[in-house]
Amino acid sequence: MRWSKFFIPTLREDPADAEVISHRLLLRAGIIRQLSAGIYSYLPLAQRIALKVMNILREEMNGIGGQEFFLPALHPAEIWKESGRWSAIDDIMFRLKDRKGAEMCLGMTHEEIFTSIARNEVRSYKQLPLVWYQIQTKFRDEPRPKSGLMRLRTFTMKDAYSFDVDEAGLDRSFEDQREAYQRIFTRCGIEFAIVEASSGAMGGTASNEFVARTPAGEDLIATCSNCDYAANVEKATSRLPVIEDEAGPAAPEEFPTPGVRTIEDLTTFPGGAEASRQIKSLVYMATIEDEARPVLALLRGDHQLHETKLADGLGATAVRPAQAEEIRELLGASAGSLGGVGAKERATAAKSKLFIVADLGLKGRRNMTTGANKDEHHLRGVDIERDIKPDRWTDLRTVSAGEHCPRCETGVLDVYKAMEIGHIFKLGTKYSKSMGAHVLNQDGKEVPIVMGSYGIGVDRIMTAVIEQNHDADGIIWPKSIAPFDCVVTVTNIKQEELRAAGEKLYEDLGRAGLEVLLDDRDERAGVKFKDADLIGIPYRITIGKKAADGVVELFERRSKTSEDVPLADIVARVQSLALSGL
RNA sequence: CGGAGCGUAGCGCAGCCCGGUUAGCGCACUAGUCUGGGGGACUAGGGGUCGCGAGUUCAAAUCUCGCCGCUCCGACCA
Repeated sequence: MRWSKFFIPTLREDPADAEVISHRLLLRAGIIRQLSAGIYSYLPLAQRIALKVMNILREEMNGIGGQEFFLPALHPAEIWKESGRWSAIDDIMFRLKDRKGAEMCLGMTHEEIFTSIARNEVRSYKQLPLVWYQIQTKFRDEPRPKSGLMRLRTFTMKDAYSFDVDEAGLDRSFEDQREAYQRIFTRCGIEFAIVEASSGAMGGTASNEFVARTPAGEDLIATCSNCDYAANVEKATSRLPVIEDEAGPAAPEEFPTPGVRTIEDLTTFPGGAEASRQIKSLVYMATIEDEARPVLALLRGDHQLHETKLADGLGATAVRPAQAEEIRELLGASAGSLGGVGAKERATAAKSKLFIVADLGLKGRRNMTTGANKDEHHLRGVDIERDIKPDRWTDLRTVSAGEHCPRCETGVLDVYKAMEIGHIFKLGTKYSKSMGAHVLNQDGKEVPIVMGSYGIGVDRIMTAVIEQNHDADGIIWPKSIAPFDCVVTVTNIKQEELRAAGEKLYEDLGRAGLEVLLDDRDERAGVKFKDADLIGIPYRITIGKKAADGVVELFERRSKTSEDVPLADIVARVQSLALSGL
């Protein structure tokens, strides 16, 4: 490819709207352009990179027996109603109507479509296991698209689905995918971690999230300094020092606390209690099976609730903090004076049914202080199991850096930012049951197909690679997904002998099977060097002053080192380099 | 959805408060001359519905109202 004819609109200055590094470099290097919030056009460089990524995805999916499909992006509502997700998913789905008024949507994922194919065509366990996948555009009406290709409204995803006759089969399929994912991210030059994560509204029994560490990431990951424990904070736990409370009174004692609104207030109030001896009481409205239910969540005073944990712990599709009026109606007090003692009875009196869920960190605690459900009054001497009797104990707390690892003896947790690049789920029979996808097993019995679902964002791979592979001068593409293997830079295109040498080398490299960009623009050498660094081609071969002596310069983008190489050797040299390492 | 900011040439910005010639600067672009190894110099040019719509005014990029779009923080994020 000749640079003079290839569309690479590089930018000298940083675009004002781009904050994160990958976004800035994608724009400056002429790789993408924005069409609308969360919607980007792929320019020729982007397309070359994306195709390389997709090739790796295909090789690894095919390598574990995957078969590539291409499914519609436009779906009828019916199929989403069958799985129950038409109503379970809210505004994030793009919905539309056709000319007849029939409801449709743009696919945000394809469980339903693949399941319906399996349901119609697969009859016997003998046809299983199956691994079906596709690389497709997905649509999600994100409430807040951001950071270039990191959070998009239309994006490209490789989504794979496994179909097995039983759980053991699913375990094998899941492990195959897990290993394939590790190979994929390694080949793409991404430093990643596999973490435990919430399955969210996806449903299912287990999931692993693949994340790439970057300050621009939106997820928080907790890892152990000692063992291999790693989890998204929406799932992470830690080991707390055991607290032995001294015995309290036989029953809670109410006391007035004028002016006390917060946990903090009560720590300094005379007769109050330190935060770790208080019970934090939060009222939430949870959507459980399409029904809004009030929930009282209890945590230790110095602990932070994690809303995803609350939703997961309740089996809710959504949770939101209750509003002040809702709280008063339910418990007869304002948020600063709430507590679990007698809360259910009060709610019942208000013709409502309150569910109480308590964080495991409160288990066995007694002689605690909490609100009295009476403005500016609190209770001391509360024994949680005796006086509150929560409906459920579960993990609700957000872990913090420095806490002890839940898995090993000596480890301490570190918390860092990362972006999600892939997610694999054991779906089980959620979709096969709701949509009636069954096979006959070996005993001639009809059983629901056991499914898994496995996604990788192509755009996010590009983003993560740039986040992790760049310097002050631009992108440093790993060889595996670089848009070109090398660039031949002719320092002065007006010097006929240099131009001729460049043309010849360009052809020789191409014949050797390399993807070459020939910088034949009538620009000064400095401009060409800056552009080559910016777009991040792994190798640059400069044809300049020494060409008359049969010598060219070989520059490696990643190390920024260069060496003189005889023109006669350069093709073989670049060929061997391009095939080795990252 | 809550909060903040921005919208003037392809990109980055000034002008707006305090309304008043022909709306300016840098980069990029076109032509020419010189130059030619880390974003070169000079000369001459082209390019603008000042986001859109109403209003106030003799007069609006500038003031007022409404709308739209984009960015950031938070909520949210199959």
